Amino acid sequence: MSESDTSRHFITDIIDEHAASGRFDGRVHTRFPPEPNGYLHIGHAKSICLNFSLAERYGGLCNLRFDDTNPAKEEQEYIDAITEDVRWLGFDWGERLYFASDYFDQLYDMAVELIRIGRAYVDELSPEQIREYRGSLTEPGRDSPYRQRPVEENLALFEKMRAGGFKPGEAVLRAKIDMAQGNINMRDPVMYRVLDAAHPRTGDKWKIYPMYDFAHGQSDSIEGITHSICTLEYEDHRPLYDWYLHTLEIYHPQQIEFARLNLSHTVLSKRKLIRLVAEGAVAGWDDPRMPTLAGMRRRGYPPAAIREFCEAVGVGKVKGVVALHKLEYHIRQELNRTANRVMAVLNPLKVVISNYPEDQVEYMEAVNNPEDASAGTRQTPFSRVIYIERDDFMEAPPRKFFRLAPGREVRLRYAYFITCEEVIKDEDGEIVELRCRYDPATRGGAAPDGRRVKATLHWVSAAHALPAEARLYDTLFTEENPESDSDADFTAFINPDSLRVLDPIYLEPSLSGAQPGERYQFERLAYFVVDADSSAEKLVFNRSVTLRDQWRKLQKRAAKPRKSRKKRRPSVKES
RNA sequence: AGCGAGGUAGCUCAAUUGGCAGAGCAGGUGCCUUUGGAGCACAAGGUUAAAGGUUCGAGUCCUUUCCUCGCUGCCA
Repeated sequence: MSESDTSRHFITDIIDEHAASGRFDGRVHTRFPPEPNGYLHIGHAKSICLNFSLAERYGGLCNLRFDDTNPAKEEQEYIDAITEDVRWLGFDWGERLYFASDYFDQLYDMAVELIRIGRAYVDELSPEQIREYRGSLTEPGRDSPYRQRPVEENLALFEKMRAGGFKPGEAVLRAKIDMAQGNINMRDPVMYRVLDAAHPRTGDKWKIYPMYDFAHGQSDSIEGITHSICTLEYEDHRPLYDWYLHTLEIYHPQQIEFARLNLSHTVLSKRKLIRLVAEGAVAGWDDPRMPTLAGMRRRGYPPAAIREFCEAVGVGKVKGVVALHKLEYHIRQELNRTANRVMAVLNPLKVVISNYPEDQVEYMEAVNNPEDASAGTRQTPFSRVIYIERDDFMEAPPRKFFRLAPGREVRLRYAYFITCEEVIKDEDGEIVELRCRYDPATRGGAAPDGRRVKATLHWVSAAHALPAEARLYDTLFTEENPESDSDADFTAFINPDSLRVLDPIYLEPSLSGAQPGERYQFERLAYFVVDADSSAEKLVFNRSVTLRDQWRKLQKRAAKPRKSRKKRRPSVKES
């Protein structure tokens, strides 16, 4: 059992079969083929991890190839962002950065070849007519009147298309397959169309551009790809993928389809993500609430955690929605191992330790990461006036609230035991300050007499506190599946409280000089990352994910009407 | 309706290819600590969509039924 269960799946089965039968001579060569028309998101991460890790596992290679066959939608900005994101995720394509547009000349020659052998023709039907002639899901299509043109005429017309002799929509090159097939992709699919846009890489060299179906398989073939892995919606395209390669009589990779990743509480379609950006629901593609890799990077998610998550989700052919909890579990798992601990107070409550000398400052030794001894320790200042978390005090504590309350003793982490003696309120009755006394014998947090306390609080010395800004993120949508309601637009479920800004929060001074991208655990609260908006004057922190919160669970349960504790009896009829 | 794919625990996936249906997460219960918002342990969770068939034996093979999803761009 050296291999974990999640690392084997139906695709490794297929690869093993190929290895056994000798197809591809035991080679494994995959590719990740993004279209540069948007930013990569967590769904792409699954595909990236799959393709690269499969190659690595079998000692093969994985290419990065841009599917840039539609200049009307594609931009250099996206090419740059995508390469950065794949690299950030932790994968290396070596020298093998390719573009479908690298193959435009070869693709053109292949099209000419299909015309020569009578398997392609130039169609001058209008787009509307082509749709009409295509038939429907239940009715067969009809042959285009241009279908039987002689080879020479097709050759001349296709050359005319290339030379700019047709405007967009006036002519297309079509494969001659079968207008009666149940699979609509086989009803004489368009191979080339006339497009009027400048291409980010080939400029205005071409007036005609190949369709995805006519470019993808041959690109795979040219690169010697063995396993061309794509998502389920391409299942219907596999017969066409195979037809082009077979008819062209060129090297023939195997297309394999798997179920794309869906995540709860978000949307993962490019169209919808573009709307979120365009309509201002988020601040941009890298807004920390976005499921994009750029957003997750800014949110402080470690790439290793995303890789672990993709591995844990597994790969299958069943569509489903993975709970956001699962992603967060892996984020915490990784951050727990790697993030340094630090004390920060988000909602400050002033505490005066009345018996502590006015001008005294002590430096307390604090552990940076209990999970990693090599992270070392630091000194953090303690003095007479400190801030604690407002939530850590209750005047009338309910059962199971173990933190500070009138007359109660708790520990200040790495410092002293304190006992609350007085609650000071303003005219409105709001608590503005606590008076406590400390026990000098408990320095460091342990009582020599062995007496115990039930809670340990984090704190920050008021005189040394570093004010900062915290951005607390919650799910972008209130619904598990914002797309499930066919009546309401998904934007109706945008969470109005997905971003809460706290300013100021107070940090222990060791955080001064923290750099963007650095990740910390604010003890007892959550993991945070330094945002790029930080300046020398003020640090800005994004909350990546909270710690697991059993207290909140208890509260939620207490708030809910009490459910029957009885176990369900399956034998009892409920209808 | 046509073509294609799929239905195993709340969720995501396993089940050595026909041999006692398992794991992670979530949820539950408990333990413990200088994070009582870290950590750990335990238990629970199933008529494998349904029916029939083959077989000593079926999640797996066969038949039928039901349900879900994708496909009618000159998008990818």
